[in-house]
Amino acid sequence: MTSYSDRLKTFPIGEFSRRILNWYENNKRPLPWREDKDPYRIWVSEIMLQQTQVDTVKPYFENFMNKFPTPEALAEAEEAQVMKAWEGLGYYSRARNLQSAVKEVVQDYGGEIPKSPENFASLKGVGPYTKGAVMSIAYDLEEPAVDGNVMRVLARVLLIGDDIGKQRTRRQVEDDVRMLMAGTSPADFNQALMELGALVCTPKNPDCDACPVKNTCRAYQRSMVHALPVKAKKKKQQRRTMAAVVIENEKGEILVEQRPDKGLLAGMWQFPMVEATPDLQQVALNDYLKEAHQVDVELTETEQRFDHVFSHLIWDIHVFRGTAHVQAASPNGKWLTKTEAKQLAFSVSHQKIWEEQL
DNA sequence: TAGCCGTGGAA
DNA sequence: TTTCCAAGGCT
Repeated sequence: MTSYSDRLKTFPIGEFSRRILNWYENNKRPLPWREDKDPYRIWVSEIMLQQTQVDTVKPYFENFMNKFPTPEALAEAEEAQVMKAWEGLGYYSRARNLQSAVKEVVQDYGGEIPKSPENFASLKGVGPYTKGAVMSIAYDLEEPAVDGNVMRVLARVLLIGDDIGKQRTRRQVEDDVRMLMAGTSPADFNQALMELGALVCTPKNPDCDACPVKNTCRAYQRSMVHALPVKAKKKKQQRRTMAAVVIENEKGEILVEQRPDKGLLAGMWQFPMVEATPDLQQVALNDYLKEAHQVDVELTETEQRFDHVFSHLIWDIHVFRGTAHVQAASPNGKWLTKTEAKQLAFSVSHQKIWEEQL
């Protein structure tokens, strides 16, 4: 097997760098976070772009930067407002970690994003990729930024057959990138690799005819592009049946509850919900409402039913309705007017319930 | 290490 | 419909 240190021995590094940089200069997309080199804007964009497509991020980024234009503004904001701005983007710990990290930057670094990769990487939510991306793009430091695009591009160009899901493979590719980027602009080189992966060297049906580095691509030379990168299959998601309920009291208020501050959809608001086998949903829901919210309601099942798909499990959510005749105290939840409830951050599945039932 | 952590787009 | 996976990080 070819080791990472051997891969580059006979590789035309200069030609590769020259070609991909030239291509990037002529083909890069105009993106909101490319308008300047503000380290804060680039940082926010990189967090949003984690496992999230560019087109999805754009409107969130614009809105987020309008509301929290500086590190100080984000540091001082209410967490609930930050979560509301993140509503629908997913991976909500990103938002909490980002605000926590920005607070640290304001307190310990005077609001200046650290120019030291080690210091920046110590912040919450900043891993190997984000460290390299922000340090190289904002400060032009010679740091690799290896994401899924870069793994795929280099797996093909350098004919790497290792599982790209393994951490060891990513570290080896980082070493490769350090060699390849030497003497170039790290900001442009990293973005060029990612842009090529996003626009040309795509997972399916890559456009090799249009590729600026096909001459140097070992997979292309061997007609192996379709077989790379190698990635272990992930196991199927587990299905769970959930019962959610919209309860309204005589004042027109509705009952909402906040999820625990750790785990799935941490801290997000939802209509009261429990896991229950399909034939025991009403029983489970009644028990739960009595115990958690001290409410005793007559339940009606609605027609609404849908899947909420996560990366590792699927909720099959059945929606019920109920009317509360007595307004009981609810330690784990809140009775809110519809206007008040709209200020809270809900997950996408509960936004669907909201739209359908209210 | 591998499982947990959201959502949507594309084929 | 199903599957993959997207500018990943945490534990």
